[in-house]
Amino acid sequence: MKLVQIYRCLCDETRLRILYLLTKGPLCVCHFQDILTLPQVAVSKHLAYLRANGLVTAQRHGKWMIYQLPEKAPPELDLQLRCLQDCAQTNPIFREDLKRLKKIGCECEWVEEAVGGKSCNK
Amino acid sequence: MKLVQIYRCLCDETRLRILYLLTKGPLCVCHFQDILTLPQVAVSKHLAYLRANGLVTAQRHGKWMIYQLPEKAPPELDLQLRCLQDCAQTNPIFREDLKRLKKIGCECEWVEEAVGGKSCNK
DNA sequence: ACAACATATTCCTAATAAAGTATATGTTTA
DNA sequence: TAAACATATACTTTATTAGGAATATGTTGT
Repeated sequence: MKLVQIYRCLCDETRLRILYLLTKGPLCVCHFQDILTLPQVAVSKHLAYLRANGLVTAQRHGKWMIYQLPEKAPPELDLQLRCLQDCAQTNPIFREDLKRLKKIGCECEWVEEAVGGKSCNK
Repeated sequence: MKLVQIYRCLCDETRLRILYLLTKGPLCVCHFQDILTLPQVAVSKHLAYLRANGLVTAQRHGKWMIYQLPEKAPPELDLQLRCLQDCAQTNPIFREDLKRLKKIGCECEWVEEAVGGKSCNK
């Protein structure tokens, strides 16, 4: 069942944090590592899980893999993402993540340049 | 994290079916058994899981345990329940369950009598 | 008090998922 | 081509979950 698949993806805190960050725009694996402060393998595996279930898409840009939410997400997913953004407002974990995301965003125009495949701001 | 807890409950098909049925009104264990055609122990354990996580409440009425959704569900849950009802409309599994629920509902006024603790219509 | 019934819990086993280590793949740059 | 970098995958171990069998608890009716 499609719905169960989505919920399976959502029932892990790390994956929720990843998805929430992606509602703000595309990101590469190394940024997730920095923001979530988790080892590369953990991030990579959760992203693979989300990707395998169609909750995110990925594109290679040079050395970097850029992950993003699907352009036209199915309504069930769309609803969850909006729910996530609501909940994130009052949840310290998500708020901290957002803070770190913004810090990175200020240091470069990663998100804007992502499509052009320029570079990662590490 | 609260949200993860909810999603953990939702990422099992049987529990989704249970929750969907409960959006139509309170039910006792034996009705779940009949509608879902699952063994008593399976139903009972899933209900216990949902209850432990606060997604359902239970009251004893004579021999029967009546499960229902909490009167004032937190907004995160409320949203999911509405999502569930949406998805259920096009999903054959849920539709079959609903059909069986209605069949039972026609044979007695269980739902209405539940609060009064009359009896189960077995 | 006992039998019948409805439900819950315990115990065991099998399946699934999470986390870590090591290694492999693909890309860029020197 | 080799080194450095970013990411993915394989493998192993551990933890969590689901399912079934048996049993326990609580309730009703005799």
